Amino acid sequence: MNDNQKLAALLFPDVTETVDDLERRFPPRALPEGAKVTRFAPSPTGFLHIGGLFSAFVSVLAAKSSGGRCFLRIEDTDKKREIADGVSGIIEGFRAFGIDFDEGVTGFDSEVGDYGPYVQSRRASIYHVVAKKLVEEGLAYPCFCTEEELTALREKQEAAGTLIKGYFGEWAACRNLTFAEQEEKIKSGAPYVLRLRSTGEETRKFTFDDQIRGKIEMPENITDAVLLKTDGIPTYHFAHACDDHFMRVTHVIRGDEWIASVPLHIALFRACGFRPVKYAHVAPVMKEDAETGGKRKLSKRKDPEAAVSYFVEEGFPKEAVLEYLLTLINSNFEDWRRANPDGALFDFPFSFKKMSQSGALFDLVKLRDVSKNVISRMDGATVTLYTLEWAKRFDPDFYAICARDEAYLRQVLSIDRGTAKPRKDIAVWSQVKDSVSYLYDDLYTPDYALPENISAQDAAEILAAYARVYDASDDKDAWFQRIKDLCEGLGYTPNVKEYKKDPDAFRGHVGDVSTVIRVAVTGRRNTPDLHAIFCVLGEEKVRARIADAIAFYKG
RNA sequence: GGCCCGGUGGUCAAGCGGUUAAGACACCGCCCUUUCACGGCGGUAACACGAGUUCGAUUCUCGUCCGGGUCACCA
Repeated sequence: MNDNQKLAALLFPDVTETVDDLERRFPPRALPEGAKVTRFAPSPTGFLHIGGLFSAFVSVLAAKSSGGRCFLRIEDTDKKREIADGVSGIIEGFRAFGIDFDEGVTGFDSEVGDYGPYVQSRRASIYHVVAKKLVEEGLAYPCFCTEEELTALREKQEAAGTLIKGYFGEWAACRNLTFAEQEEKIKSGAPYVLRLRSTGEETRKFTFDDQIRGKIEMPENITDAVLLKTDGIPTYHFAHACDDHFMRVTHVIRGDEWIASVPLHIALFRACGFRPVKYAHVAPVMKEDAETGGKRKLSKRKDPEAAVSYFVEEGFPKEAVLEYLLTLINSNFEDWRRANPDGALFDFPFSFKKMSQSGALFDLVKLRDVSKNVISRMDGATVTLYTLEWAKRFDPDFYAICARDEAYLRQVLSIDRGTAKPRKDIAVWSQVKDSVSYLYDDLYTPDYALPENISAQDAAEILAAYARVYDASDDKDAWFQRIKDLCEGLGYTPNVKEYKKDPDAFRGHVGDVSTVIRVAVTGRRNTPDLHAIFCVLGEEKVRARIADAIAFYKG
């Protein structure tokens, strides 16, 4: 045994498995040529962030569009930042948006798939096998430097003005300890981390091909990065290499803040004898910064819309959020949508090449527009279902009212829907209550305000006349014809154009008469098709409301 | 500071040496119309700057400026 082997045995006395064993335990996946294996690997340090949803969505799209797989892995190697129910929060977040993973973590203590465990804290033995091999080959060594020593080193480098900072070369005190020295410290119980013995050279450049940004040239990594922390848990970097290799990932999709770490990661893959994965670094979702007028990353602390829960609370349909995200993900999505109005989101032919390289400002106004379109494509039954679902959780009062009669709700929400030019006035479920309030007596608070040119007396006169001719069995055309017929006798013209030509010849036009009736029955000036509303309300209620309005105008 | 990424209308963005520089959202106007919404038509508005290369640069090169990232026993 040489010194490296002796050191490895000393450091990892319990590790009996070899890297080759692992290679056999996690064989390459039997997938068609070109299939991408991707993953989303969050840390359970807080709620699911819109940026997380964004890159997770990209990950599943990349997998789906290539016939591959996408799984969910939990990166819980930082116990200090971890929060109690972080994992369930993330999983619930994805469920709320209909993002399904093919394998990986499925719950607090459950997972599916052959390449697990999918929680890093349960993979310690795997990392140690690889670490041991690295030590045996002289590619990793224990470092006994204390936090204070490391700080001192940093300060010295600051003072000396070294271009590259960090633990490397001459600065790496523990890099060239003799085996005797290492053995002595370990046996005395001194805490240590395991570091990579970097073979890189700062003057040597290499390039890698980012799936989104193309070729990027960078200097090689020269620092002896920490692989295993004092407690034996791997750092992100080391876990990334081991996990993405043994989980047979082909494409790593992650935030562009990781670009700077690529040299280290490639070095790690090579040191371990793994074939490096391909990278796709996505730009973060941004937010307009009121203070500077510029852009900044959406912040968990400052921006409520950073948490995906914001969108479900506001009542955005999950399809709308995803669809909006897709407009940011691939610039040709909107064209595709026009060509495939009813196409399923996950059928969109995603491409890395069409991804933007700079961060997009999250545009709530655009989201609302997308949402209106999405909802306008839904049928009455679907809208009813979603409304009920939303109200149940976030507006119990409204829920109590509209859940009483689901069939009625469906009629209400079907007005002007399913036609060639459906209404596009609902962007969020929270808006429904207000937009249908006049169809529920419990919510009805009429505003009888009239157009300028109509007096209360005129209104009462119009309504009384209308009440005499109103026939609930009329179809839409007959119904409106009756209102037109009414006009003449009252001094209004049924012809709007005629009125515009000579306004002084009439008291008003059919629009004014309709408005009076509309206000009387719905308590508002703007509504969808009035005839449809009358049908939903029913004759009895229509007559009662007209009578109420007449009473109001007569004072 | 070193290294890296980015910079087309207010926003998201097409564009890959020659275009009247697409489209979408927002905004404005007109039309349609019983209101509102929808729909239709039209409009305002952009290649950060400076040098090259070229017959010709938004497109290629360099520099400047501006934004962002990263230099942890955090991910």
